Amino acid sequence: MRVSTRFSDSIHLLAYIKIYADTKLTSDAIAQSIETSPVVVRRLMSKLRQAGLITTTPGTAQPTLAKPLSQISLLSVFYAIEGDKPLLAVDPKTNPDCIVGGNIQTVLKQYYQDAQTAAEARLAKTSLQDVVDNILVEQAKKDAHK
Amino acid sequence: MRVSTRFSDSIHLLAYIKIYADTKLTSDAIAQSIETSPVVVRRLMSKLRQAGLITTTPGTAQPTLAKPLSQISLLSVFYAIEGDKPLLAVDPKTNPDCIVGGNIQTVLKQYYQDAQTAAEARLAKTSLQDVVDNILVEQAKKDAHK
DNA sequence: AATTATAGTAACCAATTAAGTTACAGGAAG
DNA sequence: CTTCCTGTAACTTAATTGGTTACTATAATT
Repeated sequence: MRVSTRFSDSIHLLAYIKIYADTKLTSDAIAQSIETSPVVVRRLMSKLRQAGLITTTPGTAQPTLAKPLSQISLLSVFYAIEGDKPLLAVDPKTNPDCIVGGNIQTVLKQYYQDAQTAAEARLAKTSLQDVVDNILVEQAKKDAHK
Repeated sequence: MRVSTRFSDSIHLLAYIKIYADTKLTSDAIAQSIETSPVVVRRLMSKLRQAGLITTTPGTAQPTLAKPLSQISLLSVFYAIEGDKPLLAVDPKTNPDCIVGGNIQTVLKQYYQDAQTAAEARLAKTSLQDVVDNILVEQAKKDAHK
């Protein structure tokens, strides 16, 4: 499967809004940073708006963050973009007349959920503020080497 | 993305080999339990063989488990089938001349890896023996209700 | 030895999805 | 009232998954 970069791009987008807050934040400008099209950016922003993470006004640029960055976790971004899409999927269609096929979903569902919960717990620990801080640190390293 | 069921089907396959060890284990029989085609089953078995989890002989049925089930974790099955494919992907192509675009990969890679490691640790805790035990428990529940 | 059953694998096909593109209606601001 | 922009729908393209067909080779059976 082609792995989605929407989650990654959404974090990018939110960090961009913060770091470049004093520039003209059009979907076109953001798209140039992500190297995608403005429509893709607006699609992502639509999801983020619906999840209450940003506020935008139709017709005019300059989306703003609806909460302090420190109160937006990577997990809340993930939910905003991917909903409750599982990272691992159980095959839903197996032979119910077989001992394995008839019970595998019930059993695996639990283990998969445990794994996903572990990953989500980790995503919940990191805020967008952490991401922005790290981006600025990385940039400072680059600047120091110049 | 369309989520792959190969991991799920591989666990199914291995459990089937154990539980139905005293039947004729052709790829066709296994395929009927998974409700897929024999070729798909043989493809999965090819990966599992390469990873040293089962042994097979060309031309004849009856694949056998290469290790005790209790020594095969869900994680080792995952690696056998998916390799080191990440659960979450960082967008690899962003504008390097932007503070965000130029540093987002470095930063996110770390957080994504942490989340994946947390999920993998959970998968490592569960063995196929646990899965088989649970399948048999679920089946016993069903039988009791009849 | 010939036949039959089966594994292994390549090549192809169909369905799904992601992301890019085009197009356009409508809001905001000069 | 013109210009810039958002929001969204519709379409396109490319990638991936799982299913299918077809073939070779191996093992067991007769």
